Amino acid sequence: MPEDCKDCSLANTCIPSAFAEHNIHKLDKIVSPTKQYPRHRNIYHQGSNFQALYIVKSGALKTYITNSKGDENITGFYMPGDIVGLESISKRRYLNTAKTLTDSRLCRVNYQELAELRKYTPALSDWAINLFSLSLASGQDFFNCLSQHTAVARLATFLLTLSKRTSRSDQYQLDFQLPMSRQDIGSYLGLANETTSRAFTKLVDKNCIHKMNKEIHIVDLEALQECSNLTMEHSKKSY
Amino acid sequence: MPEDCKDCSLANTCIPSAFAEHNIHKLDKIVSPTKQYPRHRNIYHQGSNFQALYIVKSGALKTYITNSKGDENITGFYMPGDIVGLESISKRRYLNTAKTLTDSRLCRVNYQELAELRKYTPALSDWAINLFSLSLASGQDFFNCLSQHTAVARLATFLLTLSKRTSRSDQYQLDFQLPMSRQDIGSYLGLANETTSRAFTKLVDKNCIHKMNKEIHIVDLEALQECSNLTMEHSKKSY
DNA sequence: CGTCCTATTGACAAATCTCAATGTCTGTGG
DNA sequence: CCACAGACATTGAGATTTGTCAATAGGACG
Repeated sequence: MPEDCKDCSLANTCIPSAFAEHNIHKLDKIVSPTKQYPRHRNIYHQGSNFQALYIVKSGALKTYITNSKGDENITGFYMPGDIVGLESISKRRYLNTAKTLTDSRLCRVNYQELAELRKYTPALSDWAINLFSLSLASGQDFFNCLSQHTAVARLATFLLTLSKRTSRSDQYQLDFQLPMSRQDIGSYLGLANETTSRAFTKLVDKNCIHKMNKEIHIVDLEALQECSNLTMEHSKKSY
Repeated sequence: MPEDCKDCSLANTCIPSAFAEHNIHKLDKIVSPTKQYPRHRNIYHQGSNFQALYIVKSGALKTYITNSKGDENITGFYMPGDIVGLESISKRRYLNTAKTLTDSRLCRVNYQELAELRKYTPALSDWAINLFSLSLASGQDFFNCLSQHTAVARLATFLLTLSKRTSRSDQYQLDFQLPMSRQDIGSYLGLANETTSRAFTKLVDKNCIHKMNKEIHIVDLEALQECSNLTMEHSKKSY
């Protein structure tokens, strides 16, 4: 049962937000019906021709690069509302491999047709440019975290970021699931997975969080932010 | 002596490349004449209202965030042809501080007017979206480097990236200047500056590079890439 | 030529990685 | 429903790398 973009729960932030009501139907022509994927399923593969962007409707994805030694190197995690594949547009080739972490539903957007649609819908370009700028900004935030702090600080920042992204707002969601393994988190943060585990233990000992398996509960948000040490000043200001 | 955009040496990759010849003059109206700045001069400050993008005509810039402890945290380096400020578009506020590293010449592009111009020049939006995608891609490359462990690997990746950017092509330029201090490199790579120094020494000992002060010469490109360990597979493929 | 700032090098402390052992969860098949 | 195997997570101990503090060396600039 395909769902029209105008009725989508993500419509207020996703592509439909760039369209006037009476024009949204144009969008349905280029978006494939939301499709269900089982977990650990490849969506696209590094090096193959770039054809479409994917939007996470539910579930979660990771992207990774396989280096010469065969290690997976995580480049990103994607939650509902996130758009996957943006960095591959300019090279016309997927720069990484995308894989579901859990059972997920994805919308597929043909990029060529989206670009075509932009010609007749200037607001769509505005929307895209804003989206890109946001992606760069959050990338920098995180980059900044990686380039500075200890394992605990990195993990704290990671959890805070995830907390916000889970809520799909500027609020922190105090309870959320980690869809990815310790290994994945470690790869993303540049830590051995043992170090990641120990960092979790420290955050629990400090009473910043509780955790039961993949379920995280933030007990003391302030303390967690303290650990994170990330300059989120511009974020604070704008919220 | 202001120079028209159509005569600019960067015209083939910069904004003018999005315009038909007879339309380029529209661009001159929104680009302030190239201006000379001395080194260590602030261009814009973290938190102030976002009004313009800057394009590096010559010289080099760094951007950084000052965290709660007062440390400078480098978020990026910008070389000729690079556009500074993209991550600040969506929040309408500069997310970091930009400062010249050396004497530099910069073009200032009023963003509001640029956005206006996009409405009547769809190719300009296409150009912008490609640019953003490229920025995300190089961001990911580097992010990936940071999540690698050793200091030598990080520095090697940094030098390779800089080498390519200096040439403003997909070739590696074997001789180039480092416009920034060891401290800046260290901050960018998440290393103490002493560690950065030692990493330089190791690269010299391994006969990957020669260096005389800020002047770098790549002696053995393959060996340097070996040290870098960065998967540049998609880069290799497309060149 | 001398001063200031930056870069390099050394020694020790602290953090992280690696290897190994143990514990825990998940899904499968009896 | 339970038992079990395989994957994942946690913890420990020693090796390695990096950070920190301090001293020295080298360039840039007046």
